[in-house]
Amino acid sequence: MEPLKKNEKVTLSAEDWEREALELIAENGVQALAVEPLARRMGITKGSFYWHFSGRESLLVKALQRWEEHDGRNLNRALGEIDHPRDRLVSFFRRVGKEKLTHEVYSELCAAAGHPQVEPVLERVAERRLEHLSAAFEELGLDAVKARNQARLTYSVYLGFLQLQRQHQTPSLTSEEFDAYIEHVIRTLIPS
Amino acid sequence: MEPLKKNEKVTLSAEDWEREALELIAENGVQALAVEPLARRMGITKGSFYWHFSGRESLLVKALQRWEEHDGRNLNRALGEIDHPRDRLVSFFRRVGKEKLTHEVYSELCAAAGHPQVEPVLERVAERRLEHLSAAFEELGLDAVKARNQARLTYSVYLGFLQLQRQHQTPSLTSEEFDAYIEHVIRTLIPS
DNA sequence: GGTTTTCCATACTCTGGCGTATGGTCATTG
DNA sequence: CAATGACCATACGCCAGAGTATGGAAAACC
Repeated sequence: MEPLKKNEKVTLSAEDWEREALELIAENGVQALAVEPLARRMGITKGSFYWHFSGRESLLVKALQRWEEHDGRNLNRALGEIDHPRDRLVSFFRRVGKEKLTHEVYSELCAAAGHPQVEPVLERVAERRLEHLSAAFEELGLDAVKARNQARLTYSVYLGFLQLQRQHQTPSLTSEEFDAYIEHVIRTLIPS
Repeated sequence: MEPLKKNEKVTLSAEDWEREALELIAENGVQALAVEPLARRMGITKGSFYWHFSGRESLLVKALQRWEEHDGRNLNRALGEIDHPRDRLVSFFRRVGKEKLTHEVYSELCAAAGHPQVEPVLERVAERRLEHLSAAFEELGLDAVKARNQARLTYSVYLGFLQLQRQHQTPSLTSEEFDAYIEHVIRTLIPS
């Protein structure tokens, strides 16, 4: 018996709605997350939605929670496996070309920073990442203040790159130009 | 005779609508630009709006045009007055604390990069600024490829800082921490 | 002085979306 | 077998906004 396709599933769960919500956010942004278009995309009516969720806002909150937990686990696993701080910093940049959905959601969340449910998530995620970066720079010998500044500078480069990507003004992630740029960034920001 | 206050003006011009549109975008983002709320803000009805503009989109286009021309003039004036390329690069960062409305509009335009009318404007503005930065780095002795990479890196730092500002995760523009960070950025990115 | 133009107000239709009330179907439980 | 629960569809009311049609007031023009 063939496995059920999405629109052939007997019933949907709250998790199905949350995952689809994240895909919609990745594609069209937070403001595009609306009950009726999401239901149409799921091939079902909003009656089902309102059975699982009290409203649009509670779906958004749960979807953001799911994304944040996934991102946190990935960060810990990806960087936790690397001993040398320099290698951790280098791999931070190399992650841009991986985990496409995570970055696309993050990019759209950045664009919606003024949204009351989105801002605290962005704050926690950025703070966690800045702490990771700051710790790595301190392990490389920078004092706490310089490490913090270098972490903010490094994270700004990452955010700026996401923004230029949204403006379609970055080289393709698989191109030599992109590789050259990443090498340039690494040489400029990470002490050898 | 006292000068007329805004809401006491005899009649409004298209320029009045365009300026108010930019202020609304700076405060609440591109998606908040809507005819009826803007009319209420102007203390008038949308009947006047539709006399001056064919629709919301034509207002947005005109407002973006006004902003882009203003930004281009400012960039040329501010950087055009400075001979030494290093000073031009330094002043690029110091501009962040000035021209509040220009930066606030730009920040919100960045957030709306997916919007069909906004994206080409962002592309032109970023390209113009990248060329300014690239030229300055070449004057400082970098070859064309390195200068371009360093320009992109430098501009990413600026965009990243705007994003962290929107997330309320930057120090105040008047604080010593901000000054220290700017000094750190200058030391790291601009050859002495 | 009458006509035209400029500017704006009012009332209306339409749309997309939020959320609720109600009822139907099928699976589960006792 | 009947009752209950899970899940969903349908119909409805409401809201905010886009845009249009129409008319009024005042200034400008001949």
